Amino acid sequence: MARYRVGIETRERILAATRRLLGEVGMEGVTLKAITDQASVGAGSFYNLFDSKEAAVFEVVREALESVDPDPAGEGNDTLADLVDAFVLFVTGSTPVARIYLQLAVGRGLTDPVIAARVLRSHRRRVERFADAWRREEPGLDAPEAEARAQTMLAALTGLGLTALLDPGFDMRAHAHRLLPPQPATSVSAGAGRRRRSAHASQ
Amino acid sequence: MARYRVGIETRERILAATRRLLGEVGMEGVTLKAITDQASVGAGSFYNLFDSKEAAVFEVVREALESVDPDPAGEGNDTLADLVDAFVLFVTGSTPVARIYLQLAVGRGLTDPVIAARVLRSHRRRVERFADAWRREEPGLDAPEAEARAQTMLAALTGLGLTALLDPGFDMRAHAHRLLPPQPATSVSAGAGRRRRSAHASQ
DNA sequence: GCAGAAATGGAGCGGACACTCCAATATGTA
DNA sequence: TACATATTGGAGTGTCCGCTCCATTTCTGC
Repeated sequence: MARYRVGIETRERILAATRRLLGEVGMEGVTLKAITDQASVGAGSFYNLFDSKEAAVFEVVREALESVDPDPAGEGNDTLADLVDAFVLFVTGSTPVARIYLQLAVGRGLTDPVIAARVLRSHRRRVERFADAWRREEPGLDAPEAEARAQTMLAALTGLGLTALLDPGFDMRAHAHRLLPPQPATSVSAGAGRRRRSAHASQ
Repeated sequence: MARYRVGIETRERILAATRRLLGEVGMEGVTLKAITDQASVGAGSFYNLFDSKEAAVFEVVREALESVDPDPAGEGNDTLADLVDAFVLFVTGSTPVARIYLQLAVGRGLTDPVIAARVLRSHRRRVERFADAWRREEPGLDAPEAEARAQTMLAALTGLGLTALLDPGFDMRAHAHRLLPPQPATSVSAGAGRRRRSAHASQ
């Protein structure tokens, strides 16, 4: 399916419409009519390109999930601050995607075991990522302690993200930075010149 | 409506059925047929007692929300540990209610501004409650710092609660207790004799 | 025990929804 | 250009859902 150029373009339009609607109306509010209207497409065209409405939603959600997952090819050199900033950016920057992700994780994860398992898997990967960063930051930490700290930190970030999504005025960045371990006094004076190690941390 | 004893009992049965279904199938999965079947009641009886399906759902959700709200009549003497324990108990003890609350807050709060406002209001009340406890614990704290700590702590609890709901094997209590400030060395040896100040903290 | 009101079950209505079908048209290939 | 095949729109289909209607039964105060 979708062999010609026009078909591929239509597919993209449909996915964009679905993505947009998911962010606006939420998981269960997306109707086929809304999608096809938004994408300026007939129902027939839709079903020429997708097996079902669910298939389109699933595709969008898959992409959203992928964009939150820790980069599998990452070299593991991100600092804690990088990871925290990436998380904050994910919530405050790409808000509709964040909404979709949270709606999926909570709205469906709480009732659908398949979704729950999937969400948990990617959550665990992220915990590992944070735990590694902790051990790099404080080499003396033993593994369980690092994981516990990572678990707590990620939980706090999730909670703060939720608040940020509910309350546009909430300063997530400031609160999130409080989670980081206090910096050594030497770097305090760096001021405006301070830079994060990598420009856009994979996360 | 519902003047006779039977009517009141039927009302209770319907609410119980709705509550149960909300926990199992989720917010949008609850159909009228499911409710009336579960409650062994005809559709006519249902509409004799409730204006709409939504009204029943709303009632259940209202009760759920109330049970999370900080006790308005609380004397403000809870310790941080009390509040944390109460939150943990809410999630791990009354799991279906916790599910309903989270589904409401996230599933609908993210798209429905009315719900969002409501959730935020009760959230802010809880933050205040935690901030007060912080200041009681560490009298030197200034107000903004106490609130920031409360905000972070509550966010972490929410995140941990989410994980606990998704992963039944997750030890929420242990992780949650890590959020408390380190205890003075004198009380460490108390061991099994240690008791929380009030048996069931209002929260 | 009687009367009037409340409660009950369930057939059925109207509308929304995901999806099908197909005639008409556009697209790429040789 | 001619052909095969992909794409398109939208009218129509079956299903499900919330809700109404109403004849019948149950309840309770007097």
